[in-house]
Amino acid sequence: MRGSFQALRTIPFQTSIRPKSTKGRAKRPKMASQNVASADDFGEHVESTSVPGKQSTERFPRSSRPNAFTELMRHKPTAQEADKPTQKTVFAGRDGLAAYTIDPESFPPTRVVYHNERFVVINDLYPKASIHLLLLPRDPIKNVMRPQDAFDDAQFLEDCRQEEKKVRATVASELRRRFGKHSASDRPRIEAMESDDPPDELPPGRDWAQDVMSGIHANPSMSHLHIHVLSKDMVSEPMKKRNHYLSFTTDFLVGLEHFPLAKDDYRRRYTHFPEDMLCWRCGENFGNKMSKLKEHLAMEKEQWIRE
Amino acid sequence: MRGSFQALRTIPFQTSIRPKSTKGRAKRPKMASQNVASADDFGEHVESTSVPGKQSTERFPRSSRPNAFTELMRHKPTAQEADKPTQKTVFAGRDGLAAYTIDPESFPPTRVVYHNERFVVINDLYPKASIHLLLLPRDPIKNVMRPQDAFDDAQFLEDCRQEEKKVRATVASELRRRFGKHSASDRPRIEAMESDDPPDELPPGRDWAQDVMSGIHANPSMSHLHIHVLSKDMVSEPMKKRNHYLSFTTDFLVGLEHFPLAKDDYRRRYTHFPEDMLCWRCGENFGNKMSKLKEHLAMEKEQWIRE
DNA sequence: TATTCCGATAGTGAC
DNA sequence: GTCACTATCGGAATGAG
Repeated sequence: MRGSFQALRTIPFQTSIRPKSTKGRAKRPKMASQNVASADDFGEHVESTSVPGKQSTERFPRSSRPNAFTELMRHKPTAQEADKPTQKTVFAGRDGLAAYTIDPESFPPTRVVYHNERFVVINDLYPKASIHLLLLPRDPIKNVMRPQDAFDDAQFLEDCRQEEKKVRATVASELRRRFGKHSASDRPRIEAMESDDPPDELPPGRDWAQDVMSGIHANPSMSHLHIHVLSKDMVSEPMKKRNHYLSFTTDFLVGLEHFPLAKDDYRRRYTHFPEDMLCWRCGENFGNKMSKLKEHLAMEKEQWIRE
Repeated sequence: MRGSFQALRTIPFQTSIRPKSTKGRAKRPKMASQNVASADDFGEHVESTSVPGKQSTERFPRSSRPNAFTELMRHKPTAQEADKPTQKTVFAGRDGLAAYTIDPESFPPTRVVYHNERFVVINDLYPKASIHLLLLPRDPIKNVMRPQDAFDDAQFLEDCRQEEKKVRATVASELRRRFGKHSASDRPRIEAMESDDPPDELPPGRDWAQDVMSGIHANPSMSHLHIHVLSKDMVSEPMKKRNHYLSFTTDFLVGLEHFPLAKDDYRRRYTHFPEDMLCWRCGENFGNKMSKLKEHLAMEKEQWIRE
């Protein structure tokens, strides 16, 4: 299982016109940069919001506006490949996560990032950040408990923590893959990797793990237990509503390190969001002005990437 | 002036394929009923919302859905004739009524119903009922006063009352013209008029004057004094918002008989609408459900006409 | 705090 | 309550035989 996970983590950017995988630290062919530029250039806002699965194909969200060149270069997804809501997921309402835990194989690799006996990891159907994965425990008992109750079980909690570590590493790795070449602190590593004579030991580069958040929502709407693992930029097309933003930027998001919660911890019964929306990066108060906040977050994302 | 007004009142249904006017009680030719059926049939929802002016041409609001026959029969308005907002009116904001009082001749006859030295009567640009006229005093001093203050002047008030009587009669006459043939109580009169041997004295028919409302808004938004004169059905496409409805169905609408107001009358400083919306005809409470109310009002209009 | 659809609510800008 | 535009806010349904 760990071997499979490792392989996954190192799967580079994929399109149908690239080999399906390259090995761990292998030097990328220079021509790969063309593909990278066509789809990963955040300046063009065309990066995919999903982490590639084992046989994934690249896709673009509807909000993408590829220019003429990228339009020519990119692989047009077929209806089957398209990573859209399906009858099984969207129309199942609050039980929409059940199908993943029961039959992960029935979903396209763009949706299910990986799965093992105890967990399924998927790309959130409505990502609220550039990268947004869900870690779904498959245990059908724990599955339908409120997370605050399920995590009273020490063993289950520990299992989730272990798996969450892997998912966090996946997100960090994906951040580097997508944005590393725009990051000042990642540049030494990138340049070493792409040099004609790469060193045996790469420079560490940027610690993207610091830009990963995770935890459960104190009052989830979906009935199956899901652990959010996402980048902290909060920029995505489906990020539309006040509660979307606040659910990841307040203590409504409860990290696994807080569990088990005390019996009287208020996060066992969180009710609503009285708070203003504050930019996660600069702290500016946007009150309830979602449109203004979204513009601002897009700007902050660029700055954040360039760090 | 009175002669001109009388002529106006008796101008029958008009299209470009009919003579511009017929005299007072003159017997209508039978073929006129074809025109009446084509444009006045409320069952087809094709009546114009505007009262014809002296040289008016018939028009249809965008919401009209004429059937194939009426489509063939009717005169298609040109862009110039079209009774749409103009730069002069709409873009003048709160002063949009000024232009009518200053230069009524510059407007098409579909807009200005009539004018004399002291008053201009127009079709409301956004009618809130099947028929909705505005009586505009031209006096440039009184003009820009709040109506509650302007009507403290007894002579001005009396002048407005006299003119309002005429406008109310115009609206009543227009109601008969449009809806009389669908009205049970108006039928004896209609049948007498259309008979081969009409009596010298027509039966009185329905008293449409009872279906006319008028008055000023206690807190008008438009800066020029305007007296609303309208049918009580409250059915129109521009009737969209809660305040539209409540402004005509509560004591926010103040009839001229109430003036001059006592110095401390609350209607001198009306603030807001705390009220639910009640159907003017059956009293049903629609709370703040505007869509539901609109559906209901359309049904009530049909019943009301058939009375 | 699943989304989507519809509709009600609120602020602004027009000149 | 001038409208029109944008956006925010608020409830209800969401599947299927």
